[in-house]
Amino acid sequence: MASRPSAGSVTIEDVAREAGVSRAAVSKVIRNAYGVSPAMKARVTEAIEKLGYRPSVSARGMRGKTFTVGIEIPELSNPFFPKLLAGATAALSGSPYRLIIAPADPEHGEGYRAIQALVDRQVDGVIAVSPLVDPEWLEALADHVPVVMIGRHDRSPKYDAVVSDDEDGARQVMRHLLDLGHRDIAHLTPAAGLAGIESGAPQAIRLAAYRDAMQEAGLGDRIRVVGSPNGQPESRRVALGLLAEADRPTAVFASHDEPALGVMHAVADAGLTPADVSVAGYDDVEIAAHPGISLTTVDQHGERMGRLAAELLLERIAGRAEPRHETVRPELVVRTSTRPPRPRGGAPRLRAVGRT
Amino acid sequence: MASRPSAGSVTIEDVAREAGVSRAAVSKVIRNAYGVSPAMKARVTEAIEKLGYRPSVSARGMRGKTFTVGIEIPELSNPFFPKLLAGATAALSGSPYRLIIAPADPEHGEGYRAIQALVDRQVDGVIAVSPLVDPEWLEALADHVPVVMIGRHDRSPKYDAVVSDDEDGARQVMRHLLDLGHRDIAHLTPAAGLAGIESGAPQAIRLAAYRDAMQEAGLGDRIRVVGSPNGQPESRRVALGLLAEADRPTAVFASHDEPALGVMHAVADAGLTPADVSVAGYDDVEIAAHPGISLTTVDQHGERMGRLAAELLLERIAGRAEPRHETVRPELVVRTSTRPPRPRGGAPRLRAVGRT
DNA sequence: CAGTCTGTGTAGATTGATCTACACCCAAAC
DNA sequence: GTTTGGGTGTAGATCAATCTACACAGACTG
Repeated sequence: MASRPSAGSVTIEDVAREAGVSRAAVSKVIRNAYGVSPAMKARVTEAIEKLGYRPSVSARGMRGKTFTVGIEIPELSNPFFPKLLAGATAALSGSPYRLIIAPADPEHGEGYRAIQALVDRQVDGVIAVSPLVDPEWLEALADHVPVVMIGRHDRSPKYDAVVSDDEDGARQVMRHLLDLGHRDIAHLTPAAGLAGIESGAPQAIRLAAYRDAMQEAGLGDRIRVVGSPNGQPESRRVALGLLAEADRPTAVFASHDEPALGVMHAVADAGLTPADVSVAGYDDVEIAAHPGISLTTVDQHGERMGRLAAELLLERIAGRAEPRHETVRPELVVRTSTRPPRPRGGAPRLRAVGRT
Repeated sequence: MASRPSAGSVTIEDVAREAGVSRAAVSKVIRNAYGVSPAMKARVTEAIEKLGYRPSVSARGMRGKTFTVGIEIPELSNPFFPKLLAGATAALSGSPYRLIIAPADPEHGEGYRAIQALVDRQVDGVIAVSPLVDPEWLEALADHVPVVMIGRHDRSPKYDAVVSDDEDGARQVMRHLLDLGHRDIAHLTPAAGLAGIESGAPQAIRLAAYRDAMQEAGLGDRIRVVGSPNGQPESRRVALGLLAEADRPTAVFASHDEPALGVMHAVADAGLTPADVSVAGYDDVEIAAHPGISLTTVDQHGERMGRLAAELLLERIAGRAEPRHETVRPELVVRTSTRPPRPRGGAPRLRAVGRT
């Protein structure tokens, strides 16, 4: 039920008066500090209860901790990020810390403002997800407040990182597609992927793995990288163009599930089926398992990553100074959106289909 | 780029010293208050710039405003809520206010803790989405801080509300299904729907509209209400049970898209197709438009609702005292998951199908 | 020339909690 | 009977802003 909501009206002073003790005594009780007799503790607790007292986070923030950790998230529309949040929330639920989320306003550059907003609010720690914020900027930030970065592969001694092994995940996808017999495999990546591998962005790692896998398979001349924003409609439009080309690829590997869904949409738009063009994604969003979609993809274990990030942050807050970099192993999930390519030149036929 | 991140290290005192003025003067400049000469303003602005000063939200919160508004959201996994967030973020982006999000920990009751966490952080206003928090509690809260409730239909003089016309939306769905010829229509609803219409929860309104529509169509004896948690796996399980019954419904109307997707999944699991069992949802999540899904549903215009809520909140913060209750008109979106029912007794056949 | 006004800037109280330093009391030790 | 000392509790400074009240200057008025 929760008691009456009280918005700062009741202060520690009121509690002290009610219990007939000093402010300091009340403070000790709520902080579980040393030097409180059971009797006083009881009296104070009762007064707190009776008045519905809640400590002001602002006042606490003036001297030290706010018991708040912040997570910065780009594109909440992408269902992968809520997984991270769920994991982080779970990891924090036993602790005295609350999670607040700052959405990166897509209008403004890559989460700087969102992270800054968290810092302004004196959070005790920051989890950041935007892959392109400047490492030097992050290091300067990490001098003041514990930082855990999710997803990015650069290693800094100043902040921790939780990453998925994107190299491995992308290679699993490529091996799968190559094993099926595909040779014309295109890769769809957002701008962040094109930023270059030294950015450490997961998309950049996946792109590099795609390139390497193609080279190693002797398909260097068939490498085809297409840039596209991450949204479903955008990637659908881009994919439509790709599919209209004379030598359209037999498979498309998208760097995320969102654009992969857009590609699947485009495949249907173009009057084709997964038998004509295979599609693979990355993230294993919930809907990918739906029979109407059945998207082959890579499970990054987002909840685990979110949980791990929160745990690392708590350790940092508790005082750890040595950096930690944790890698989560991704897992290929094969579904029906990837199939062997049609024999060259074969025209698409309408086939009798049961259920997928 | 954003300048170096500074975590409270630089204070207003430092700026004042740097500019050779008093703290009060600096305060005036950053608040755009009366009584600053252009010359002083320039000096102070320069000093702020040079030192990378950022006002401490905590200290500000000690006396008055934090320039932060909070939104409480249940189940971030449901893609409808990010729509609300996008709208609210957009509406706020011109203002000096930042949005922070408090996810309702599903372990604990209906968002009380999340809302309380926002209030503890002295937000200047609260947007709340959980439909089941106690109205009296909310009114007590609204005495202290502006509140806008999204989705719930009870009218309070203390707080504003943005609702979708759920009665109308649900009736549109029912009219559509009845027009198609369905008579055995089941309704899937979460616990909140069963809480009773007086709760004002959107699910409860939809449930009531379903009941009424059935009654008015002379199908009172075929009313079938099934309770199910909102998650996709849960509703899939529940729906499997429903479909296994001897007199299974020819159509299922789910109170949200999430469970509707679960029902569609179950339909496929049971070896059936939309031609056997029609499914309609509510929310128009992005994936509903995907050809592999093609779910008939109701567009609630989530972005518009989020935007409206943020606008109302800003008005409240600016001083409006009279309550406002805004209704957004929903829109039926017909897709292929709803079809005319098979003639009674006809067994499901395997049919040759092109693309949907 | 005294009095008033206006524009500009400052001093200092205030906000709610934390935390160090210290005072007090009663018991055990010498 | 003084000393030591652990256990409890309090006073008061502190954190970074805001904001009221006021001081002081120069210009204008009667």
